[in-house]
Amino acid sequence: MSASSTPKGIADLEQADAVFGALAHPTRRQILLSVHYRGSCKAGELAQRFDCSWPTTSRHLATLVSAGLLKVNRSGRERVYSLEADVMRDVLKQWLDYLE
Amino acid sequence: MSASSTPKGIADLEQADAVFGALAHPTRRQILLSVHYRGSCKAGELAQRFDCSWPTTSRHLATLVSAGLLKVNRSGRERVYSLEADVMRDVLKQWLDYLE
DNA sequence: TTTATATTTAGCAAAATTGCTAAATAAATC
DNA sequence: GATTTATTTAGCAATTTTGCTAAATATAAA
Repeated sequence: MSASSTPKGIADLEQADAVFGALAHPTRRQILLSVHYRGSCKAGELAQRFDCSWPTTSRHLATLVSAGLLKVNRSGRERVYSLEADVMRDVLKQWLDYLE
Repeated sequence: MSASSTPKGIADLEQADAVFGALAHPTRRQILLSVHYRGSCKAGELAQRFDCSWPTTSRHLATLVSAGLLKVNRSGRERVYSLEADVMRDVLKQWLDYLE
């Protein structure tokens, strides 16, 4: 609202951009389903489950977090990822609403 | 179902891939909204509305058609694009269902 | 049948994405 | 404190995507 903050319309566009960009990769969609199905997942569990290298999975995770689709909690040396379902729901529902 | 056709599960994955891939670009999302808002659009109307070159817009249109999100009808030398809302609705709704 | 119009296709350069290995970080264990 | 374990970050090559201009195609108009 203030002069220095991003206006809401722009913020929405940027969020849509981040979310749809994140959803564009099949491995990232699989990660989301995997995390959702289990409630939460450690990075290592995910890295094992997918056939790309651990660093590659790690970057997919970072993309998903940065899009607001996953959140991460550190627990000792492990990182536990869980779904931010609301963000995805909001963006997809808004898009569906456009089509009504 | 037959040995030579693509099994349904795989077809769904490929459709999700095409649709989410198509939705990943902001210009393509704008095109979809533009077409939806007007009911249908000639290629030239769209090419004028966006700030990229006509051939670039044309390729975005081809991507959207190939993902099943737009359909095209030729009318003389013009091509008229309109929305295939069902495909998008199906894919997005299925994705939302996964999150319930 | 020549010319103008609407649109796509070809072909290429620039940018972004993906995926890898190797190195770094940071917490746990010995 | 040294070492192992969990994970990310760095850096680079391969691939894909995007966007451009120029050329091709196909219909309409003159």
